Amino acid sequence: MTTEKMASDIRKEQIVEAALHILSDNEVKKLKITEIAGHLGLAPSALYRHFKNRDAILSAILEHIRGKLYRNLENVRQTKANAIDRLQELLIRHGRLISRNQGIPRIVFSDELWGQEKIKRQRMYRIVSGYLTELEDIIREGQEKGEIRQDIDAGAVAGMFFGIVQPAALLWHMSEGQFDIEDHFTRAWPIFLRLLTGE
Amino acid sequence: MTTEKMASDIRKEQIVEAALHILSDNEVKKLKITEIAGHLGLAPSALYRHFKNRDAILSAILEHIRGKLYRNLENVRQTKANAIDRLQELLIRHGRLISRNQGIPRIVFSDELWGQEKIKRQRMYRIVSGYLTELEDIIREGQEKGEIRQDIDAGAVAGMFFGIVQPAALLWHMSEGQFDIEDHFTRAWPIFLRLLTGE
DNA sequence: AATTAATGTGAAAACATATTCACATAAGGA
DNA sequence: TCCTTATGTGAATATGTTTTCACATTAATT
Repeated sequence: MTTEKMASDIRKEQIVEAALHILSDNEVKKLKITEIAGHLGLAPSALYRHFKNRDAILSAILEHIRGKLYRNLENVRQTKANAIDRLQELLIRHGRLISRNQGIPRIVFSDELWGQEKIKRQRMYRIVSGYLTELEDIIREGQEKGEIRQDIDAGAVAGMFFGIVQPAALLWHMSEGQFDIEDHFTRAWPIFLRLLTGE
Repeated sequence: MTTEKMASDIRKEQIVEAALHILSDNEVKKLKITEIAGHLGLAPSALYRHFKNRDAILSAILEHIRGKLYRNLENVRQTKANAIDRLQELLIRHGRLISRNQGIPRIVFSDELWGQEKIKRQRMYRIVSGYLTELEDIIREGQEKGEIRQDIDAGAVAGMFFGIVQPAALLWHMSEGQFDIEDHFTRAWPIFLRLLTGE
């Protein structure tokens, strides 16, 4: 009983991972049931044993990504003590996450996900704005401890941090890896740092 | 002879504008020939008198947007003398442009455009990176004149400027206008300014 | 070993959209 | 006015993808 449910969950996970893998090289529009099934050596119809429809698969992918992002955040909170280190570590991890898995920015910023239905768009918005709030908390905490200058708007700073990551992800995609994301982060970090500490 | 060609150009323009209008409320995937034609009171097949296919329409939209962006840049160069004012004005104009026309960020950041064919993606990348280069020039010019501190990387700063605009556009979309883009810019600007001048 | 539930299959149906084509009409130039 | 060309139409046609369904197989449970 538990085993079956487990097995089914594994299949679900496999489907999500196959989909994410396909998204590394293809746009969301090209994420076809047939292709996902093909990757797993299944017939297209088999996927309908695990998901109601294509949409449900997209939702599951979203959930999968949300998990990764938040786990990252949690890890950083635990391994690094002060705000500056946390932010830097987060930037590094983001760089890695995106480099390793192009599908993530592709789906997070895809208008197919946040463009269509209100429900999905709202969920998407909640994930992103929730993430921003977490960043804001880290920054505010740092301000309280005196690690970060107090005369700047924590929300705006969180936005700017996000602004280092997102355009980089986009340019990296567009340029097909030509744009050096790690280098961009390396150059952007000292500037951002100066902003945080005020020299 | 000239008149006919003119008339045809007007139709083309109308088609592009109708498409852009549809994109204000819909994702790129939903930009259907039938809908565009409907907006103009035409039969779908009529569009094929003006464009080879759907792709050609998307390309024309891209060109249209590129024109707007660069005209903006040109205007700012002419109306404002120093780098700081130019950047601030650019930010304001961006806010307006995006607020007025949701279709623009939607298409610029759509993976249907930069995800599919190499040619289109490359064109897209050239537009964006060309724009970044222009920003960089403005910044470098300001550095030479001593308006902007010289110990920061102009490219990275241009990236950060872009990073104020892009995520804001995204969040604004996702939140369906709930996210206050003008306010975001207002709060982000002083921080960015401090970065440029070093207090 | 028999039963049941889960999982998978192939073919067909449903759906959605782009595109073509033969024909119609209108407008401008000779 | 006649001729030519641009523009538009409606009805196919082409294309591509999701989803359903009756039936098969496998694995777990009794």
